[in-house]
Amino acid sequence: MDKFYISTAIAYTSAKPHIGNTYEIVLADSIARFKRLKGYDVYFQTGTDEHGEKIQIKANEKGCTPQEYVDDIASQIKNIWDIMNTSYDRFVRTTDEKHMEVVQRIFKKMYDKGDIYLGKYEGNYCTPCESFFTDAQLVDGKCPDCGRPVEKKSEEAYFFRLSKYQDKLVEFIENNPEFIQPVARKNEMMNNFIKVGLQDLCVSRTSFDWGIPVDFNPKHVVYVWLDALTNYITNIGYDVDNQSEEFKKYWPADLHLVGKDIIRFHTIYWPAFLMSLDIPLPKKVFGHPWLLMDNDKMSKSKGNVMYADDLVKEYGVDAVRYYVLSKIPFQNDGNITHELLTETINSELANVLGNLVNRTISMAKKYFDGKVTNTKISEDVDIELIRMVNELDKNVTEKMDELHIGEAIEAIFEVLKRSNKYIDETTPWVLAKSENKDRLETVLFNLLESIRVCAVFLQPYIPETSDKIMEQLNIEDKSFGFNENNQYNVNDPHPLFLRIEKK
RNA sequence: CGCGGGGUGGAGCAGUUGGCAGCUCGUCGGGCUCAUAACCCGAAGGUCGGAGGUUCGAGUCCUUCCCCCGCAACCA
Repeated sequence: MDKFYISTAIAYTSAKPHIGNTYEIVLADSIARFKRLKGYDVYFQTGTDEHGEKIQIKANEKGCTPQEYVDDIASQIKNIWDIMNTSYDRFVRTTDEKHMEVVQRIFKKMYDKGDIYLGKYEGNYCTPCESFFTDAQLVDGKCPDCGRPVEKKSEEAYFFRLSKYQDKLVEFIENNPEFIQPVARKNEMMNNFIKVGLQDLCVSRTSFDWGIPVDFNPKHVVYVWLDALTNYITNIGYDVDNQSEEFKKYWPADLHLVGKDIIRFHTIYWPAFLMSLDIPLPKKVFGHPWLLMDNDKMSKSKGNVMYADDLVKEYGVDAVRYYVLSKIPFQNDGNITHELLTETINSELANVLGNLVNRTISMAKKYFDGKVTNTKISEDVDIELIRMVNELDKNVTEKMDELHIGEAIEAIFEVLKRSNKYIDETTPWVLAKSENKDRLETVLFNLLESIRVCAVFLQPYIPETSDKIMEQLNIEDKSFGFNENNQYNVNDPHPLFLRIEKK
């Protein structure tokens, strides 16, 4: 059985995540569930990134310790992941004792190898803000945060020899054109960062202490990205001089799913760290787009933030999952509003899917008391429907392999729409009035079987609904193609999605 | 000239190597009655951001301009 290791980026515990942040775990979940459906041995990891100056500041503002602060946010994040019905195998935290110890040993190993060295960090320092800024960050030569003048200042810091890995990195990315997804992002990384020359990366901080201490020089804490990125290996049993069976089995990761804003960290720093540790690189990094609220970036200051748990309360978990998975494009930012959500739920989930299931099961009940077998009184009109059902596996798999989740869902809905059309073409209510009960039974069988296959393929995206459909169909068969030997004895119909009245 | 993405019927989006401009929603008209006022059929609606060029032929390739949005490495 092939293995498949998929991860999300670990969520930063500075604040409760909004629907845009939550999109990533749902996206990863749909891929993980699909791979499991196809028989892969899936390992799906997510979690939280809990160190850094920003968290220390937030905790101070709130008047609690950083640990108390991150415990609270991490539990909120986990709760939202659970509300979204996501099937992660492990929820990791960078404050886990074990992770912190391994990070210290990784840091030491890189240091001993000469890939990390002690140097001086020089930058523009704003004393009131206690922050360094690059020349490019300055606004009119002044602090971008408070507008006050900055001064050149230097402090002792450890640096990672990123420059040493530049050539190997260029070689790797050019030899693996699919490594960065969407491929268009590859040029962005190459032109903006790699080809202009990688500078060594400052990987320690002394200005705050909420982080993993450098054990051989404890006034330094490890740079959060070195800390955070290594979560992908520390939590499956990597250590500098021995590796667990789990690590040997699952690494390298097959897919790191990250926001487009952190592609750089995952396609430049992370590969360089792994090269330094002599570990194989992940196979693919997908920088997904963002969700915009009414075509505007979500932010608290704009007051246009939508939270996943609120949306689930209002619309239901599968409706929210369906929306983000089917409506957010592969490459460009997607848009979400209450109007768009309502429209999608009504026209696709209630009308196309829900009503199809409801009308079909109602007819099976009404005309055959729920018991429908394949009487094989076929007509030409059946051929196209059955062909589409049998092509679904190939079509959905193809789209999923390209990470085009929305198009995979669309392929399923093509079959559902074709099924609705099939009802009008075959007019079962006319057959019911005639003597042609055998033909009527074949028609209903074809519909039930089409719905069954669609329900099987909907499982990764709307798992609860998929289960409900299977329960109404009252059948166990989870096979991917039209099975002409199934026997149905359906349960009573219950609407899957109720239409939402427009306000 | 810092780098990249985008501009396609009222709304949201597709449009591989250039070959009749498509899909969903909405609107209008019709059909049907199994079903959740649902489902099915048909129609209207676009100078594909502007201008120029290559070509038998350009949404697609080239040049130039306008507008929107990200990123710009020690904040994650």
